[in-house]
Amino acid sequence: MEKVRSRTSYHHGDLPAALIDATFALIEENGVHGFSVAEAARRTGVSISAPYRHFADREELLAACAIAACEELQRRFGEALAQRQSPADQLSAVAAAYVRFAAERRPMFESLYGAGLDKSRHPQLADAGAAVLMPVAEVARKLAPGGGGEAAGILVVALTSLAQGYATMLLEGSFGEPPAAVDLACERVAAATAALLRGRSLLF
Amino acid sequence: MEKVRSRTSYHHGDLPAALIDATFALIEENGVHGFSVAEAARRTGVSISAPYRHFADREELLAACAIAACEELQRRFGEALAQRQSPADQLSAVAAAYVRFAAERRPMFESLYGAGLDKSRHPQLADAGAAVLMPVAEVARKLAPGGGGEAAGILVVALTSLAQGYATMLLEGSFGEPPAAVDLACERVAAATAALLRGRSLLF
DNA sequence: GTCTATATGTTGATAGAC
DNA sequence: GTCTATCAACATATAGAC
Repeated sequence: MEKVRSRTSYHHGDLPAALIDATFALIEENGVHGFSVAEAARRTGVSISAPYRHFADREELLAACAIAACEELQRRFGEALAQRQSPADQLSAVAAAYVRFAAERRPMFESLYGAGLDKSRHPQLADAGAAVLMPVAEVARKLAPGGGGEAAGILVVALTSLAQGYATMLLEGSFGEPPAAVDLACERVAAATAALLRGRSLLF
Repeated sequence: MEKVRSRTSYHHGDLPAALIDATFALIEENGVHGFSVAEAARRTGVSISAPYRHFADREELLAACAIAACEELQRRFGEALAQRQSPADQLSAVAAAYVRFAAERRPMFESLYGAGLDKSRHPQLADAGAAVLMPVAEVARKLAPGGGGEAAGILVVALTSLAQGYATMLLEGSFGEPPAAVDLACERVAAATAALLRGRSLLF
C-alpha cells in the first residue's frame, strides 16, 4: 500500500519484478520457447522498449528469472532441512522438495534448466545456484566417509541428479496426472534417495 | 553408390533425412531455440518451401528428429544389454549408455527432452519412446519382487529418472569438462544404479 | 519434388522526445 | 524511466509454375 512514488513515474513501482512475473507466466503457457521480451512488455502494459532500461537483453531477463527461481528453491530447501532430524531424512526431504518445486513452480524450474543459459556469462546466477546447494552439502558431509569433502561432493551430485531426473520425469507424465502424480513422485524420490544412501558404499 | 534416380529429381535422394541431419546440426550449435525450418532448408541447399512437402510444420520435423533419436538410443541399449549377464549389471549398463548417449549425441538428447513436444499429438513418437524401454522393463521384471509388473514399473521409472538426471547434470557441467567428464559420469551413474538396486527394498 | 515469389507476422534492439 | 517510432532481420506457411 505504499504508493508514495513520484507522479512522473508510470504505472509500476517495480517494473523489473513485473517483467519477471510476466516472463514466468509466458513460460508457463508455452515454455521458454514461448517467451519474448516484446510479449512480456505487452503483458506488463509497458512499451516494447521499456524492458531494455532494466535488462541489457533477452538473456539477462531470463537470467534474472533463474535467480528468482534459485531463491524460491533455497527457501524450500531450508524448510525441508528444518523439518527433519537425521541427515538421511534431511536429504530425502530435500529431494522431495525439489520435485515438488518442479511441479508447483514449473516455469521457475524450466527457467533453471531449460533456458540454455550460459552460467559463466551470468556470475550472479552461478552464485545463486551454488548458494542453493551449500546447506545440502553440509548435511552430506555428515554421511560421507571421514566427513571429507570429496565423498560429500559425489553424494551431492548423486542426489541432485536423482532429484533432477525425478522432476523431469514427473513433468513428462511418467507418474500419471496431477495432483496425485506429484505426491507419488515425491514419495518415490524420497524412497530412492533413501535406497541410494543405504547402498552408498558402492558410490565411493 | 546407387545413383539410379531419375534426372527430374534434384540434388537429394532423401531430403527428409537430410533435413533431419541439418536440424541436429542446428540444435548442436544453438540449442533447440536456434533451429528453424528456414535455416535447415538453407543448410540442406533447398528452398525454404521444400521442407513443407515432407513435414506438415516445424513441429513435425522436430518430432521426426526425436524419433530418430529413439532409434539410436534403442540401438545403444541393445548393445548394453547384450554385453552384460546379470540383470543388475545390465541395468547399470543401460543407465551408463543413456548418459553416454546424451554426451555423444547431445542434439538427439535435446530433441527428446528439450523440444517441448506434445507426445499425445505425435503418436509415432510415443510408440518409439515406449519401444526403447520395453527390453529394459523385461530385465527389470527379473529383479522385481514376485516378477510382477508393478514393481518392475517402479524400477524402470526409477532408473530412467536416475539416468535422465545424471545426463542432465553432465551436460550442465557438474562432472567437469569433457572428455573425462563423460567417463566419470558413466561410472557414477552405473554405481548409483547399483546402489539403488542394492537398497531397493526401500522402493516397494 | 522442388522452385520462385510472396503474404503476413514477429522479433530484438536502437534513437530520440518528454 | 518510460514513451513513440522505426529498423533490419527472420520466421512460418502458402500459391502456383515447371
